[in-house]
Amino acid sequence: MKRVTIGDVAAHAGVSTATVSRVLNDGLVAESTAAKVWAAAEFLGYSPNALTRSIFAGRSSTIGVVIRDLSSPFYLDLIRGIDEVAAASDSPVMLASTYRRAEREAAQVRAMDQHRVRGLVMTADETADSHARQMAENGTPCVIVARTVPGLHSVSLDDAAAGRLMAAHLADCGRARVGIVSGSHRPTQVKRVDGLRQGLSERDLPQPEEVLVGNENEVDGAVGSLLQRNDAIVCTTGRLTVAVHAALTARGLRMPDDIGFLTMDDFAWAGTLGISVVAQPSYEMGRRAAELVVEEPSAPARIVFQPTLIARGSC
Amino acid sequence: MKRVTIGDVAAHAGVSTATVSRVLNDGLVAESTAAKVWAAAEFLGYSPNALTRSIFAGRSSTIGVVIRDLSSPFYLDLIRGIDEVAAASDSPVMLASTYRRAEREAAQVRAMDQHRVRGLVMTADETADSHARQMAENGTPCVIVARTVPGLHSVSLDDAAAGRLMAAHLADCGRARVGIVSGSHRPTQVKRVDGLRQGLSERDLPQPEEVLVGNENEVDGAVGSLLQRNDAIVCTTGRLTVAVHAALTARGLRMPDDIGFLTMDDFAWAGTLGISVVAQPSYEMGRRAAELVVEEPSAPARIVFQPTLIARGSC
DNA sequence: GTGAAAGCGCTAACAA
DNA sequence: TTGTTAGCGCTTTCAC
Repeated sequence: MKRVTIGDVAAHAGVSTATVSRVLNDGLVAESTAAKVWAAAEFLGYSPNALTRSIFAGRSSTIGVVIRDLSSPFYLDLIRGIDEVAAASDSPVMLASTYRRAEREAAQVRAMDQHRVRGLVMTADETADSHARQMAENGTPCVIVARTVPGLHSVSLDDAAAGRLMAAHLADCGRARVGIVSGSHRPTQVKRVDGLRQGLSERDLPQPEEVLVGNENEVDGAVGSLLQRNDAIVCTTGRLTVAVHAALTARGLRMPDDIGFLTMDDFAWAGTLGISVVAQPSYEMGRRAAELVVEEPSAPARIVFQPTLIARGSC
Repeated sequence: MKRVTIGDVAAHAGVSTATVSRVLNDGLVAESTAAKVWAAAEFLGYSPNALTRSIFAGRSSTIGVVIRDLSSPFYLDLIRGIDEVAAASDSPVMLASTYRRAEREAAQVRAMDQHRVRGLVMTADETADSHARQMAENGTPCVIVARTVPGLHSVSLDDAAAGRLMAAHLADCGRARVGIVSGSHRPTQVKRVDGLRQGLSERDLPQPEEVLVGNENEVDGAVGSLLQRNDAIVCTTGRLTVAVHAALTARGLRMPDDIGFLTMDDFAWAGTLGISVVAQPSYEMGRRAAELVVEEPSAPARIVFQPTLIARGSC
């Protein structure tokens, strides 16, 4: 299936390929020639090959996005933010989701590099760091979300502040014993829990009890065990909110009367359900990340966003 | 910022570029030569340029996806399905969201064409049809979701069946007067409403009252007006579920006692909230759409999926 | 088994 | 204002 090339257009218009190229790129051409070229292009259904074009630029105009998990509302809003900025600068977005499989992450980052993306926004584990760093050295701006890596830009939340915000709210609600469901031992989670611990001890409240949960199936057991000794359940990752909430309601517990509940990341139904959250400005974070790609600051930028408490009465 | 090319690797390994190319593409090379080449590539940090490579193939390995709305759970699951199949065939996914602005849709489709995507999965209005059809004529498999277009593949829901499923459930629940909140006059919506009408009249129930709603801000007014004469509210688009549900609860109405509620598209919190839905197999639809791109059937395929009723007691 | 050379579709000097 | 001529980084004949 041979496609129409610049050569076909040139032949049809009776000019050289260079002239066609100029017309396409707003070069200096006589109006009459330009008209002929446009007519020929139109007639032949010419569609310029963006791939070939980017060979000359050395890289494509595409912004790469490697996301850990497409099903989480946080990442969704992040992508919306990225997409908004990308669209404004006429950059397509190449998206890859790793679905939390570490082997995939490095491969995805490498694929982005091979596609010579203009820049990369990623949320991935350490596995992919070396690749990303090499990309950065080759002049591809890389932004890592929710973590910091030496030499790369980063956009993240002040996770310790999120933890302290949680502690403050728990204290305000008169909660004494706090049970934490956390999702991993990644830095994000650890800092949130640390902030929470610190906030509680500053208020002379007892230290919380933490249960680390691998996947959603383990949530119910974890919640069951935490409920034995605590009057509030805190979830440090938005990904597990549904499961934790379900574990609570399945036991017939009402919030805030029977149990206090506080979780991370705002979502569409939180208002309806009256669930209090500590929210990340995920859309803004996405915008900022994409802006770093577009603006290419020379020194690695570390952008830290502040969390917000949205109290809805579940605690 | 000059990047390492195949020529650099060749020079470093003391062979020709042709040989390096062969090594990279599993061509026939002596083992000792291959080893030298790999070593040189490794040493120089060589990363093959996927852009240049696809010039020869005539197109890239990327699968393009143009989505109307990234915030809807339906599209999200659809993307997950596409992504899964794409990853299995080593194709990156290029994503563009149009955020419901028609001007963007045609532009996005054109951009996909210019990037010579291997195939395109899209949900867009008629504006983009002519472009997509031209792409299909040029040998790019195009799959349209939730609509049919002559000459293109399509993956859609049996919308009339969804409407009839709703009618059947409403009848089972003893609902007599049905108020419909619909989101647009696109074929999808129209067919659902028609199916619902048909199902109701088959059961000798009065015809429903429909209010078309432009955006979420109009939902509350629409619901208010429908509540005057109806004992069940049906929402024919998942996009408005949150808003309709909020309008109901804001009036202190409990489901199913005070009002029956039934909506489209399953979502994570529906179980918790006890909301009955007519679900689309969105993930499967995404998979199937991507498979059509990968398999490139010669004749336009029309895949129609069947909806499922998930009764949770809200009706 | 390997290299030289032509060419993919396009851009960017340099002349004319 | 336009055409000629090199390339961009890679693949692919076609000889050796």
